[in-house]
Amino acid sequence: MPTETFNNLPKDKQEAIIRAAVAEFAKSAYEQASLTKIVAQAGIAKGSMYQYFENKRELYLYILNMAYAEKKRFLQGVFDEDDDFFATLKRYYRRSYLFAKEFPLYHRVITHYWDYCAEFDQEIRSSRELRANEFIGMLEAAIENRQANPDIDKDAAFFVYHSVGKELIENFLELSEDVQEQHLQFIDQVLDVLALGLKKRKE
Amino acid sequence: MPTETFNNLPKDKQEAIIRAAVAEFAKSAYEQASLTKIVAQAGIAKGSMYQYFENKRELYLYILNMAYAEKKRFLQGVFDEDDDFFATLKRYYRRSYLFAKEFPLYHRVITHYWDYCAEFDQEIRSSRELRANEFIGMLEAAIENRQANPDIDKDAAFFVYHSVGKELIENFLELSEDVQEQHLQFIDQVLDVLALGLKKRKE
DNA sequence: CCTTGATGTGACCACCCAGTCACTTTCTAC
DNA sequence: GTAGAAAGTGACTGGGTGGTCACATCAAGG
Repeated sequence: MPTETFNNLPKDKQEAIIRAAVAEFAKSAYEQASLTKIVAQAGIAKGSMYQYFENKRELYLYILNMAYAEKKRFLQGVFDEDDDFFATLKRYYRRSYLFAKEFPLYHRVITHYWDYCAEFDQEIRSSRELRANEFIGMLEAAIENRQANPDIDKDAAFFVYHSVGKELIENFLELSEDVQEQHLQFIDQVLDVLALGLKKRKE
Repeated sequence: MPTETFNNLPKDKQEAIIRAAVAEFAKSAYEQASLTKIVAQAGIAKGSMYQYFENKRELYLYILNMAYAEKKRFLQGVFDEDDDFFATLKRYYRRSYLFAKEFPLYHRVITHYWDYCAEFDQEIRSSRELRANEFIGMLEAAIENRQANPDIDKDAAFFVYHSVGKELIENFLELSEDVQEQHLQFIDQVLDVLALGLKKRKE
């Protein structure tokens, strides 16, 4: 969505703009983020920004897509090994955590996006639906393989994993080195709760 | 936190102010909510508001406490019947849903509060900890009664119920009559997922 | 009737914001 | 070397915000 003018910019200038925008959209959600601060940080005039992007919204979407592209790359291959359904889930959540650790700014841009925001209600809903279908597909396969409980409501199951995943990743943002292993273990334990359930199992 | 002056106000004026403030804080989170709009809606001068409340923050906390007090009253007795742990949880979540339906504005004030907001980080953390201790206490009792799985990590279990509960209630805001039963059933199904787990059970 | 203290008021302050545009600078091609 | 196009600029517009304060109004007591 940026203009040709932006694409023709020298790399370092482009990067300065992107860096400033990422920092601001990581610090504040779309509505609270300040274009004025971004241009100040990037060291360009406000008018210039409007030659690179149509408006604040377009700049935001550009940055958001960058963040998502990076995350997608980072999560590549998580679903490839077709071992246990539950092992795959663990891999997915652990890897998401590591993404948050490696790209904390991109991570915050993404979580801010998910925090309900009227401006993007439509888009959020439809991308949620996409993820739901993916999850339910995997779950159905797991039921066929007799790994997963066939009596469970699939939409409810997605809902649970979705909300826990959201909160899980959102909750580990200090990201200091020494607690990383602790965090990963907590993720495992949370996923165990989801897999095994709270109710005592017979046998 | 309101001043004596506010308490001495005629009831209808007090109520008009409260109504306007509740509406605004239900529509927008603290930072986005506009005091200017509140006083306009309430039909008073801005200066008057500052004779009733020290500032926006105090007004907000007053309204927030009202909402919480109402919710507390509404949830009274949910934990009294000491039947099944899982039955109690269902009662709790179902009743929370009904509160959201009966007092949608108070409900939205509360959910906006939980949406992370730098201004109240401290308070949110400590009230979360309180709820965690309550939950874990109940869970320990359930383990003693041999209702709950003793192998599960208790903090992880709270984390799961907390995040799912948050998302659950936040998600049903259209609140049209004909889907209420459907919503309550979905809540039950979600709680079944949490109780039984996704993994196939033996036997 | 007048004084006095409590209450009510809205123009105003300082600050923020997204977006615009007349103008300047830089680059390119002839 | 210069004309014309492309790119860069920042003061400005119109809008918003929370909070203040000199003044107006009102109520009650002497």
